[in-house]
Amino acid sequence: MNNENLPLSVLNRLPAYLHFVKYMYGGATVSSAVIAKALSLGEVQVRKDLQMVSGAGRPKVGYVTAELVRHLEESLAVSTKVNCVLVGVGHLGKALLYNDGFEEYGLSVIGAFDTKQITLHDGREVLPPEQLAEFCKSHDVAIGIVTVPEQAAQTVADELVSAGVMAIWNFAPTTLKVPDNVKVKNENLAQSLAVLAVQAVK
Amino acid sequence: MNNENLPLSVLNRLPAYLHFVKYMYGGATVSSAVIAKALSLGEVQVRKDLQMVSGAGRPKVGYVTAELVRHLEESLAVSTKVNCVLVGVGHLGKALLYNDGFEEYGLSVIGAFDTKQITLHDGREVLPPEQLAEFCKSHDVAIGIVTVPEQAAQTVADELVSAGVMAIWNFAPTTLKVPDNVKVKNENLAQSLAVLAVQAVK
DNA sequence: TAGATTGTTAATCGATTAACAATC
DNA sequence: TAGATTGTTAATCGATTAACAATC
Repeated sequence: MNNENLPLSVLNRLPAYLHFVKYMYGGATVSSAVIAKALSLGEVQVRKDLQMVSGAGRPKVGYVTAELVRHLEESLAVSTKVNCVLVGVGHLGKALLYNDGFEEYGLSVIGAFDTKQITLHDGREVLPPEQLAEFCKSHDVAIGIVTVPEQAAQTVADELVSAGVMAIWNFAPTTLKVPDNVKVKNENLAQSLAVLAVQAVK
Repeated sequence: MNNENLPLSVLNRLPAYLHFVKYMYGGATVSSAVIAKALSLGEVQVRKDLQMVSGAGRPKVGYVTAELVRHLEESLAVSTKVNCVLVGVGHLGKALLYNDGFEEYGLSVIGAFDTKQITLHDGREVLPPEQLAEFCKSHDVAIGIVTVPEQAAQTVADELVSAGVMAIWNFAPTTLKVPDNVKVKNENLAQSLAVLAVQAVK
C-alpha cells in the first residue's frame, strides 16, 4: 500500500509480476504460490512484495487478479506516459527504436537523434543532435537513452542533462558523470554476458 | 586470490574494473581511490573486491597495473574463448550480432539461427533452426542467446539445453524453465526501462 | 620518519527466509 | 470446522561500510 519508496529489489520484480498476472494468467484470483512458481521465485518473497504494493490479498482466496493488476500498474506508474529520446541510431539504437515492448509500461521513445540523418523503416525521421535540447524541452522528455559509442557518451549525457531529462539509460561501456538529481542506469551488454560466461564455464 | 566462488555482487563489478584499468587508465600503478572515483564506487569496496581477485596491492604504491589486469582477466576467464550462438535474428538479434564489444571478454557469437535465412551485412549466413543442435555440439557452444519472440522462447531454450549449452542469455520477456545445471540470465529491456522510469518520475 | 595506501576485523545495513499467527 | 492462504514478526544471511592495524 505504501507506494512511495519501495526498495529497488522489490521494484525490480514488479514488472514481471505485472506481465505474468496481466498477460499470462487467466484466473479471476491468483495466489502467491502460483506467481512464485511461474517466475521461479520464493512464495514468501512474492507475498511480501505484493503486500507492499497491494495489501489486498485474502486468506484462502489469494489476490483478485484485476485488483492486483491495478495496484501493480499504480506502483509502476504505467498510466503516466513517460517520453524518451534515443541518441545514437546504430544497430542497437535501431533495435530499441523498433522494440514494441515499451508501451506495456507506458514508455514511448518519441525522438531519435544521430549525426547521420536517415529515415527509419517505419517512416520516423532521425533528427540531428543540434535539435536535441529543444526537442526535449518542448516534448516533456523524462529519459534519455544513450546508444552512441563510448567516446561520445559523456558529451551526449551532458546535453541530455542540460536539456532537463531526469534519467539516462546508458548502453555505452563507460561511467557517466551527471548531477546527483539525475539517475543513471548502465546497461552494459558485453559485461553482462561476460559475467554469465564466467559462471557458465566455472 | 581465491578465484573460485567469488560472490556475484563482486563478479558483476570486475568487468568495469578491467575495462577501466586496461583501456581508460594510463599509469604503471593504480590506487583503489582512482578506480573508485572513475566508476563512482566506494574505495573500500574497490579495495575489498581487488583483494579477493588479486591480493597484490602494496601500501603507498597501489596495484601494479599490468599485474592487476592479468588477475582481473584470470578471474573473468577472458583467455578462455567462449562460443555463443544466437537464435532469433530480429532487430535486437542483429544488434547483438554486430556488437563488437564481446571480444574484449573472450566471447564470440559464432552462429546465428532464424527461420528466415538471410545473409548479414558482413557476409555471415543465418542458419535454419534445424541445424542448431548439431552446430552447438560440433562447435563447443557454451552459451545460447535467445532473441526470439516470447511465444517461441521456451521451445528455443529447450533446444539449446538439449544441445548442451551451459547458460542461456534470455531477452524474451518470459521466465524460462530449464534444468538446475543450466544458468539463465534474463535481460528484459522493457522492464529495465520501466523501473528506471518509475524512479525518474518519482 | 611520516604519510599514503592496502588489508582486515567489526559494525551496520538491507534483503531474504523461516516460523507462525490471523483469517476467510 | 478444517484447511488454505495471507500477513507479520523474528532469524538468518550476505553485502556494504566504518574503523583501524599493517606496511612500504
